[in-house]
Amino acid sequence: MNTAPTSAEPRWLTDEEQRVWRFYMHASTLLEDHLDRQLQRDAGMPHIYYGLLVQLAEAPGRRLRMTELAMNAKITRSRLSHAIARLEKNGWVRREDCPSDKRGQFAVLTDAGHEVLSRTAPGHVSAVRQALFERLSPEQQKSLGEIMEIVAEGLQPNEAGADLPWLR
Amino acid sequence: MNTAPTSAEPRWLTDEEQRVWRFYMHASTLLEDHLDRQLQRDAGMPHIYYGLLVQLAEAPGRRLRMTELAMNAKITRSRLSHAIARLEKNGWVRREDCPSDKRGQFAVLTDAGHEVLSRTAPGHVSAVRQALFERLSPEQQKSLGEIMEIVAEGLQPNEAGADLPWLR
DNA sequence: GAGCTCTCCTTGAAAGTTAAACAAACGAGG
DNA sequence: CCTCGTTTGTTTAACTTTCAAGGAGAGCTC
Repeated sequence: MNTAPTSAEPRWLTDEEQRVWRFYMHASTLLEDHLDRQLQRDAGMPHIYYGLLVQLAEAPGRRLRMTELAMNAKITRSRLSHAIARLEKNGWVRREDCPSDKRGQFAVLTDAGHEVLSRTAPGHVSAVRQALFERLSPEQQKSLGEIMEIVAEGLQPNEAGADLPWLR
Repeated sequence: MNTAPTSAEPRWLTDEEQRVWRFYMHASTLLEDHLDRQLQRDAGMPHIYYGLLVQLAEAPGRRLRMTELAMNAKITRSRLSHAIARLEKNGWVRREDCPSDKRGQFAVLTDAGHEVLSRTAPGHVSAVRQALFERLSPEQQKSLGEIMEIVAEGLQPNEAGADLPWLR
């Protein structure tokens, strides 16, 4: 039971589209849960916090301005403030004032933070590998990359009138 | 049955795999945020709550046992308890005792709940369409479906020794 | 340099999620 | 019956995220 794309009618998804959508929702939910659980267990933090540490580790001087980090991680500055506060409490990140702009703050990865990363990264990589790459053919991996690139691009905040989740 | 992730050398991701993984994380984050925002604005609830109503609407008698609903939605029973409590407060769902099992509860979609769904479904479908299907070729859609099916299957709790997120 | 606006980031409260513990009911043996 | 282990669903507290508001510095204009 599904309607053909007639005019002015609320165009539903075709059966096949619905199938794809359900598989997508299903898989992305399971995958995120799986990785969250894995990292909570092995590293003592949720996936997104881990991602913040990774960003910092890769940044020059192991530091980033708050806004830049928020943009990279695709989260609001508010959320980042709370997150960094928690990571600071864990001793994995420290804040530093920006000399050139007194409003600014750097989030800096500490040695302890770096240590946690290098200790837990292999397990995390392995989890990603097992859940995703080991199950897909090279063609499928390539295809997935292309597809997700398109989707991401379409949701970027540079579109006219688009919303700016992480800058509001 | 462990697939021997133990004491494996930290095999990193190739550059290409890393590219794919980043696009995936990036896109799935943006998409989920986008839909959450859309539904919060138009329907007054987060994406997952909307999904619960959809499940109920499709179920025979517009009702499901709590555990079954939790499994369908891939969430824990605990989370479902909280969610249904909220939806009940909104008047969109009501609880009913199960006659055959006194421990059991049904979540039942109310008329108000059904009304919210039919009012907001077109906008949601349109958002999904715009963000995903309109941007992908038929081949890409097909490919995405196959890929996500594989990934989902790999994370299902029927694997020996796998974790059972929604049953723990 | 006074006034205005914008940007950077934080804060506190409300909403949502998680993990662990729990009571009640089932049900398979004994 | 009765005990043991399981299933069902809820609850509590800790934690994370969101939302709305705000302080404080930067920057611009007159």
